[in-house]
Amino acid sequence: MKKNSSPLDLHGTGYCASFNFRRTARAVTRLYDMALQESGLRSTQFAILVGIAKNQPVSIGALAAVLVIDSTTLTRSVRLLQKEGLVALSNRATMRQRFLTITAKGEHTLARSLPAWRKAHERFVATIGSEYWVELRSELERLAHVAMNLEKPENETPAAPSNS
Amino acid sequence: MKKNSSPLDLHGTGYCASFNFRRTARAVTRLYDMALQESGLRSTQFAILVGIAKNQPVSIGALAAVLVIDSTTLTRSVRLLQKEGLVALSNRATMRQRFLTITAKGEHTLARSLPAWRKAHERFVATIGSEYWVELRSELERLAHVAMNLEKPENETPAAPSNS
DNA sequence: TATCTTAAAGTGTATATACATGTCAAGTCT
DNA sequence: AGACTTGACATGTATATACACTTTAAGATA
Repeated sequence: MKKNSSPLDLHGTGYCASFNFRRTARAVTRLYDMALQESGLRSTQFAILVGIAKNQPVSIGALAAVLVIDSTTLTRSVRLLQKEGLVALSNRATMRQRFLTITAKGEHTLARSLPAWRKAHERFVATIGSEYWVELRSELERLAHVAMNLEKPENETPAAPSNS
Repeated sequence: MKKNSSPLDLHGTGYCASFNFRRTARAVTRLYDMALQESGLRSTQFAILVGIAKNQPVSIGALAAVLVIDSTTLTRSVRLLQKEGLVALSNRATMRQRFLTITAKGEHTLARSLPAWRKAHERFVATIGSEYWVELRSELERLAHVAMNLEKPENETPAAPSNS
């Protein structure tokens, strides 16, 4: 008869970083989405629109690198904003790049959504503590880059730029 | 002529918690997904499968509450695992509930994927520091619940159960 | 210059996510 | 028991996400 295979050692699985970050992201995103609802923007769209406003003119690829979003994902997300008339996408220019800029309507929408965003954001920050969030946010950014670096197999710890 | 509307005060928008959590979640998820690739599971599926294995038999709703996933999302995610024959879903029982259990195939798949998960996980934890991750993970869990509580308008700070 | 290589963006496909709404029978009430 | 309410799950629809692959013309090369 078949041996009772060992009962699955799930020890430590609750510490899965992917799960833990995603779970918190889901909950927090809902919070911001609720606040942004009336403005017609979702958190992600808000973030992209802000990213464009801050970096324009910016190519798809450059923005994808800044936001740490796959460029194919960004292409489609941008298309939605474009359909809504919130951003403009130039024709291909040097290096095949297409540059994003925010439109007047996009600025208006962003301006209109900012108070709601601020309200939700301040409520969240007030709840968890302002200094705490400043530090944690910085850590989140750092960890995003840590994860990105780990994604590349070439583990050549890019330490000191070899001055030998 | 139209006044040059004030140039959009984007101060602080880089501190958006939704964006920051999502960005890190994207990067970390890619890391784990790469490792799990050969097992045929995605991080999310891995997490759900583990959740079922640990809590079975468990209803859709109960699992959704544990994982902090919308139950309609979970319904569809479970369907994929079901199609793959990794989990079983009972017929409606008391309280209209349907109970999830992991199948033998599901256990095998999970067992097969665990080494890859552990390897990626240990690499990540080793990079950022073990104690650090224990603490941060705990914070992420706490913050998920903080966000959930803020989602409900009923701000009755559920403090001390009023012994007045 | 004609061709080749390549990099930036786009497509096909699949999963992840959630809101609004639908379904339907268990439980409840009279 | 028969009608009513409700709660657990499912569906319709839309966006978010990314991998594998394609397209295309800029920039490089012979």
